[in-house]
Amino acid sequence: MSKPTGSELMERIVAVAKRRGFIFPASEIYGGINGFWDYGPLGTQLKNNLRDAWWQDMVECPPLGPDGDPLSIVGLDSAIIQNPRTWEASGHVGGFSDPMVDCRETKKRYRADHLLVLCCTEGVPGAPGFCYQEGDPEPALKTAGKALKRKVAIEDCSSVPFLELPEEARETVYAPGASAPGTLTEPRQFNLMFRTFVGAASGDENIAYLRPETAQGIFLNYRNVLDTTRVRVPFGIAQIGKAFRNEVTPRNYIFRSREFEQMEMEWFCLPQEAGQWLEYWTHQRMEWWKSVGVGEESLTLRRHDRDELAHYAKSGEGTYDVEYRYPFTAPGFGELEGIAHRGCFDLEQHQSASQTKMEYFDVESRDRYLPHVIEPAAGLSRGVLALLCEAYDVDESRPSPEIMRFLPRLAPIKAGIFPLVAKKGMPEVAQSLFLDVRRRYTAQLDVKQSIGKRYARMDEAGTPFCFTVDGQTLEDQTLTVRDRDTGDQERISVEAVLPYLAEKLGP
RNA sequence: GCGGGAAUAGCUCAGUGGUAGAGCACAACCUUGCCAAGGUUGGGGUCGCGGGUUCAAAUCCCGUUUCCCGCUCCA
Repeated sequence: MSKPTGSELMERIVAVAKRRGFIFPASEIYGGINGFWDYGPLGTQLKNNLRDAWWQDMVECPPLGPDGDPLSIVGLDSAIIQNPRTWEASGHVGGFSDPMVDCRETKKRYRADHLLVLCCTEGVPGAPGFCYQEGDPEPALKTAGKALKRKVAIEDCSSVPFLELPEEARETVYAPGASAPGTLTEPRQFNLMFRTFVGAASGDENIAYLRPETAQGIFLNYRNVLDTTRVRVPFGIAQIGKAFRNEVTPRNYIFRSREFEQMEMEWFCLPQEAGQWLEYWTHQRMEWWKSVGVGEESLTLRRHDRDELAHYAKSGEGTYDVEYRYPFTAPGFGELEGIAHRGCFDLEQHQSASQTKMEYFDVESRDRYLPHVIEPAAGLSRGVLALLCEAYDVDESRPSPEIMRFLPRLAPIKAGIFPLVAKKGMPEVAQSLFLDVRRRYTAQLDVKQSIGKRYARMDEAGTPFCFTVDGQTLEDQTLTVRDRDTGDQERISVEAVLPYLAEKLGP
């Protein structure tokens, strides 16, 4: 078995992730639900490890700044549901909920509120109508001419907005350029936010939204953080949590799912220094992904083109994406993290919508200003996917060729502990060692079956070290430790196991 | 949302209208003792779901769900 590529590689990774309990389809026993995933025992551990590594390296022990001084970043955990006005101010509600219709025949998509229907035979029930886009009735006149087999002039007809037609009348409407009526789909809203209701009543006034990003929770609490901590510009507020987007087409395993997890940090800084901080954080974030085991050759940095910038980044100096070469994008790359220059868009929006002062007062310079914001926003779920893809390897020289080569720091299980055979007192020694090790490191005790199978199982789980109690252990208190990546074994004393792990994994 | 393909044991699959199968995996026992070992025995399926045709459906027809590929979408 050689290591496959592309969609075959992806299928193998999905298969091993399912088989070993990393990731399952959500509510699988009911046929699943598109765009949602559950994390199994190993997947949860892996995700937690990646999350903890980010928190550790971003909040508890952030990198040093460009001048060598420690940076100041504090943590936050805001609610998933906020006052809906949040999303009006942020720009998530409003311009992005246009009803769209598709034509099944011509495969074209139209904004339903821009479609008009030409009616040439007024008062006749069931008479055909002819659709056209506002300001361009020519296609409708053509279609009408063909269908009615007579010349149709615009003066003889009336037009009504498509959305005002009764539902049953849409069946008799010809789409622009279509040869038969009834090819237009029902108008659909393209708003990506999940709606829900707060309280028992489900009226319009109780509508709320599941957050489509964690960032806004940070802006909402910017004032609170400033007032309760002693942070001074420049500083950061970091948050990890779930976000929800009602994607039109979830695709590519957990890459685009409707419920996902983000690790975001908003870096508040002087407007004139924002450009430098954008470069700084872009560099830092690239280095971080490498530090958790994502190979340099699988990563790339891409600057957004002007016309693909998100609404909040329009005024800034650009957005960078850290991209990973997923098997389904290879040889291209797909987004792993975005580092956006949001300017003061969000603070300004919330300031004017909420009538709350968001200005920062610099006690030294006596200046008042809205800080600019640099936002490194990483996908935790996408990070897990990248780690899975990166770790998956095939070694044909082994009887069990599939290995997950996680960096030890990220590995779900750090140590496998086995008796070589299940007798002669070896299981007892192994169990006592297991009880010792698991107090500090995730460990698994496995007694059953041949030693080769147990090693193989640990290889698939990505466990970096396996400790095996054998006959010699009973005589001189030494055991073998086997390295996942090389298969090599060395003999160390039983007391040396914890120091060995500490050296390999850090405290 | 559109078009194409797929769905049978935990996994990989066979089974084209007539008793639900194989290999691997899993459990127990025996043998073995450092890289998925051998033997014996055993558990496990309303064939994705819902209808229809038929004396009889895993198999044919319709619908539906989920997944994969290509479009579309991804503020």
